[in-house]
Amino acid sequence: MSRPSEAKRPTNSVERAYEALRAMAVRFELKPGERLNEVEIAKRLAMSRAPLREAMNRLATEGLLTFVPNQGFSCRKLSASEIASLYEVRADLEAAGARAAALRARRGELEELDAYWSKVAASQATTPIETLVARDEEFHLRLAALSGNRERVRMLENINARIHFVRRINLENPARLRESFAEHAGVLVRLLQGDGEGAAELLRSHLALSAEEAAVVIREGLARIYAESVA
Amino acid sequence: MSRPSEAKRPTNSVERAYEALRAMAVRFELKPGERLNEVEIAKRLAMSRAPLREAMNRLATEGLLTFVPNQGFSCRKLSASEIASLYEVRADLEAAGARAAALRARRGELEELDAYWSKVAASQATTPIETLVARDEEFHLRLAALSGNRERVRMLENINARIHFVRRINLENPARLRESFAEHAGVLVRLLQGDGEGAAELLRSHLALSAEEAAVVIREGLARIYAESVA
DNA sequence: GTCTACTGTATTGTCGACAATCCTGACGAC
DNA sequence: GTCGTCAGGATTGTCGACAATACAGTAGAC
Repeated sequence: MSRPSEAKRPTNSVERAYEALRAMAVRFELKPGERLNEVEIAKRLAMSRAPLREAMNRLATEGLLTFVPNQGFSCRKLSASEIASLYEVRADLEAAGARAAALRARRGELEELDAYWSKVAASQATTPIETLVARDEEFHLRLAALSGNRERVRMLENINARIHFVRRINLENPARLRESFAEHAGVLVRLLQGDGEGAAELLRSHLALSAEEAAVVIREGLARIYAESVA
Repeated sequence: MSRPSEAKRPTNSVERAYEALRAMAVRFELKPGERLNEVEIAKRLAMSRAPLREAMNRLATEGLLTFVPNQGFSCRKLSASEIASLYEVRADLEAAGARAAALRARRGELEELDAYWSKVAASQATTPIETLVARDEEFHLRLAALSGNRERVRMLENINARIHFVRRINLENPARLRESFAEHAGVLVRLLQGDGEGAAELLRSHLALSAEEAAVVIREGLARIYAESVA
């Protein structure tokens, strides 16, 4: 299930490498398309190439890295069509999840999520942006979890990892952030009224808006992402 | 995109191991829960453990194997709730895909798929069951591809791999097979009429039926799957 | 007979080395 | 100048070995 807030120290190298690379890939701290040098990274993580490659294989099947035989692994490129596809699928999954949650979730669970979101919204002004993104992701994930479908959550977790950067840029726009947070609250209101259909529709338009913003951002601002390299 | 019918000889060991293990895992030719001995499999595939482990990592993230630190990889267990979750998500994705396909697909593409399915249906009586399952999977995948959303197809491919066995048992029931094939044809009719909503609804009920049958099969017949071991 | 402690074996985790392949840059033909 | 060729170095692909851990089977206490 993997609560977003829980964290455990990975004891084995594969897990360590996985966490480290995943964090970098999610936030695009690697230049898109950049080839990953195995010996260099292995040295930096103080391990040999074997566990590193195992971790890289996992990340590649998750779509966070790309792999070409005899050329190794590289950071995925950011593609507008890929982002659009991911947002579309995400909307399908989340809307269906909301409908299911309206039927299956206990009232207490909905209230818990509502309380969580109120707290996040209240401290919004003083919360750093990266944390806000995490809270946003957690909200959507917890909502999906209320549908009682573990596979849906898994898939959304994967999608989240791949659109994290876009999401961040979205929320950096204060107007959009306010809108977005209000939409979350609106979804919860409908769910608490038992209106799964309404919640689903609102969620869908919420995501459509975000996707549209994302498309603009990507068209205009790819340069920024390519520039933002930590290495 | 990975057309279901195309096949290329993998040159590197990782790919070879991946294909081999995936085929076995998909068809449950490994006993559920069975621990996979790395040295033994490596010997059988005539390679060392390193590329084998890389392949296993990929399969684990796809949900076809499970991994426990210091206990290695094992064949996933068949879980009724997991199957139910997968069918639910699958229905969401395919229904949404059908709606999108009605808007985006060219008429020629729809007719092509229709022709494909007519051919499959015509030779149904003389086609071995395992092939029929493959054709069924291909139909659903091609339909999803008509939505123009590559990620949707990817996710459905993953789901297909994980429910392959259940699907097969479903189609082994001649009555259900006939029904199922007719439902496919019905979906295509609606799509050709431009009725995306109708196609989506029919698809959804088609999958709900299959899921229900699957649930029964799993409840009653887990023994069969556990017995069917090739190793 | 049941439980526990122990020990030898089987299995996984990680490493460093070498082979196979790719990439860069220099050089020369035209 | 452009293109192709060809070293030489860098990088990936795979291997076998060893360390760390888990497991099974035995012996002993009760």
